[in-house]
Amino acid sequence: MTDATWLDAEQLAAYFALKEVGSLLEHAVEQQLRVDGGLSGPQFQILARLADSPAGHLRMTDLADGLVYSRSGLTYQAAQLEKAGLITRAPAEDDERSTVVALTPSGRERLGRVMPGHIEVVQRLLLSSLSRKDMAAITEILGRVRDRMRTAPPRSAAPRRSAGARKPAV
Amino acid sequence: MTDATWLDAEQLAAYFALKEVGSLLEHAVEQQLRVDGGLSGPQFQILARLADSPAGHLRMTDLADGLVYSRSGLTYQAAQLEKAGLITRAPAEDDERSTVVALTPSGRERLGRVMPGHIEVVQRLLLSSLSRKDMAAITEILGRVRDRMRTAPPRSAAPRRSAGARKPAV
DNA sequence: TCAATTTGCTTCGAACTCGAAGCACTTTGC
DNA sequence: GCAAAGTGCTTCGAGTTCGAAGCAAATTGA
Repeated sequence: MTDATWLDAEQLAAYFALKEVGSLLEHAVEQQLRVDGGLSGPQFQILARLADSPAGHLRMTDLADGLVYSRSGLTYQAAQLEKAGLITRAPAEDDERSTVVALTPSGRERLGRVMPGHIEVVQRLLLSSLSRKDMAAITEILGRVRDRMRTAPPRSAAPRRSAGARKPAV
Repeated sequence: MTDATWLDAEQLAAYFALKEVGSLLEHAVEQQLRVDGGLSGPQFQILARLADSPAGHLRMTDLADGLVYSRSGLTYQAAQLEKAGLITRAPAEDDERSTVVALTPSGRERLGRVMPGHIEVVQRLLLSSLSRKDMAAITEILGRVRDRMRTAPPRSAAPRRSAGARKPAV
């Protein structure tokens, strides 16, 4: 499990299965969000996190954590959402640099409008294929992977530069 | 498993774990490809599929199948790769409409250059956290999901449009 | 045979993404 | 105190993405 020069068939199969399911699911979800509510994936994530937050509002930094994309992208999407009247942005009271983002009633309404379709897609594409046992297995295994990913060193100790170009293909 | 109005905690956990691992892995891989070989994810996929193909060349359509992004995106990336001298494009002999894409020696070299790092990242982030048993479980479960996704009806039998016309969108 | 349709790909414009640079506040160190 | 460093966010420019529209070759069918 520590030889890093090639991947055997079992490893490839697991890697590809994960990658493919992730991509297909993401694609389908984004499609649904756009059609049902005119929201992009990132926009939906922002609204969902706000709706989920106890206080009903978050700072930009809080939003950025846990979101995968860049800070500047977040600024852009927040601007779009504000323009659409789904969120408000205001400077924080305790720290003039911070921006506090809050859901508007309209934003909450929009979220409510897309949620049923969102759930339906996830149900149909993913969950309907999983038994409870499968779900538990996925959660346990991938949860473990996620935790290790989050604490992983950012790849610098491994220069790995050489002419040993092996075979093509993954 | 067929109630589509809400997701319980187990379902959410499985869904989020999958989503998160997929995102983190994709991100890390793209980072590595860019640093080690100046390739974007899509570009790498194109090169890898070409290297993998028996004849060493594919039509645009063949490339598009299995790739997640749009046809126009594929055209764009193929143009980039051609400009960089990593592939060639030529009209097909049997069908003037088709474009046949082939790997150049330079393209093959580039692919060989990024592969070790690619494998290293996948090993470190994903595979090192998985036992053989985990791999088998992932492959079996997600393989099943993937197959059902690919044959799933494209969500039209579920109108799910309450009443209002489609809102203007964000 | 030849219009109508289908197929394979590209072009187009608008939207989205990213990292780097910039700005304005806050904290730190002396 | 107050300069220097740090933090939170935005702006900027370049590159990438998408779907729709367009074009030309191939197929269908009357």
